[in-house]
Amino acid sequence: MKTKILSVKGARDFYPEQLALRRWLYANMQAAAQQFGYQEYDGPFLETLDLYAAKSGEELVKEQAFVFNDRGGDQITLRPELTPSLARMVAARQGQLPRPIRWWSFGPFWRYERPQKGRSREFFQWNVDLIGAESPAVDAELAAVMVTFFQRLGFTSSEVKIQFNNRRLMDGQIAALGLAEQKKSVFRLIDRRDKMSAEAWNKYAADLGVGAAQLDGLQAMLADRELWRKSDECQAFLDAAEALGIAAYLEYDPTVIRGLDYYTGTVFEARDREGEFRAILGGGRYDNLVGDVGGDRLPGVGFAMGDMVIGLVAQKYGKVPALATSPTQVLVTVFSPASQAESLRLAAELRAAGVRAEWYPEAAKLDRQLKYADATGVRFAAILGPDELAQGVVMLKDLKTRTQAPVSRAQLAAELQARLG
RNA sequence: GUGGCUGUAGCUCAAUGGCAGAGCACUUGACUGUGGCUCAAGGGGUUGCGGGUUCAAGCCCCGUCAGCCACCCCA
Repeated sequence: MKTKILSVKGARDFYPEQLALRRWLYANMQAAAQQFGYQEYDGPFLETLDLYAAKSGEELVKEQAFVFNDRGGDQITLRPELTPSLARMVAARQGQLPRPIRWWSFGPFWRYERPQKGRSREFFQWNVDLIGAESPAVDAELAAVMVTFFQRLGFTSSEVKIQFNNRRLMDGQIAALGLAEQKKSVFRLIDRRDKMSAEAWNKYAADLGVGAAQLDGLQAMLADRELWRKSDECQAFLDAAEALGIAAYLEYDPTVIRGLDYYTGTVFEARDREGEFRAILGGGRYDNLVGDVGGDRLPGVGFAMGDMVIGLVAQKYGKVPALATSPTQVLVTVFSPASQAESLRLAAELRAAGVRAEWYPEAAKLDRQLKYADATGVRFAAILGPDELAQGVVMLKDLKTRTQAPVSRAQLAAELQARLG
């Protein structure tokens, strides 16, 4: 029996069709980020475990990171997220980088999880960050970058939403309930509000040491859709969002808390309005992260969008256009072994004139050659047989309109350019 | 890490414990130089892998691997 080498669990093959989708997402991410003046950068795929140790979520590092010892015995991590690398890079050149820093990136990340819908072990992530400015208006700008991206894909505010909350606001509320000591566990508790039954959630709260009165207060708080009014930052954030023209996409949600430990202020997460898919993106403000990796305190805000969920949502909502996988503009057919050289010459002429030309590498039946062009989505075929050669022309066939006409060989490239627009 | 479902042709899936099939795709022809339709013929399988029960296993049992889905966590 043939041995079949399997791919690594949770790693995806990108056939041209899938790569076309990824590149389409990338092009729109690039366009949205650049429209706001963000510069592209990237960090290393390998980092030391120390970088993540105290900064990200505990589970993210301990349970989900790919960690291995290198030959020198150091603990190396395949990056599970980019923000710590960003903070490290900024801290390393803190004195030289002009601020504010507006940077974006798109690349691969790894997390050791059970693959399922919208989640794999190797995935791509778009990161957009602004470092060196503290105003809530800056948080609104990040939301505007998200909205610009959504709009480029064709999503309206009735199809996707950006939910936001504020960690400082929640800190204050939790402290007022006398729960400041258990802040981390209470955040986790809030995060699970929608995922558990009321009884299970109440029991979970009691196990954390939340008293009956405190639990009532917590529930009232989580039901309060107007809670944001108690936060100057939220007010300023919404005012700026209004000015940026993106308010329709925003929705305040007191249960949005985000899992990562380093968030300090605004947090956001985007979802499809029907709530069918997991979060499209997540992010927030992290004012202490640069300081935590050895720099001076420098405020920052950013978000990350994985490639899988947005791909699923875009397909579900019919936003993905027909994406060409073949770059070929014209297929040059080969009639017989004797005329092959002439077909090669014609293809070379077309390429020299700037036309992307492909030839059929054997003198198969024309039927087969056209079927190939059809299957790969090539629009034009240049048919070169004995009749055409005798008359110094090429039969130019448009597979889309199913029409054909002889074109003089000298004018073929120009004719193609004109028809291709 | 926990739980559920599913593994049969390239793809999507049938088959009461009793001869492994269909549709699509592919090849050839109808059509000697023309792709979307039609018709005909044809090729293609250790039923994921290993063991067990049985006269007989794709089907039942055990194990294992893989995929999908949910939980956990998160993009």
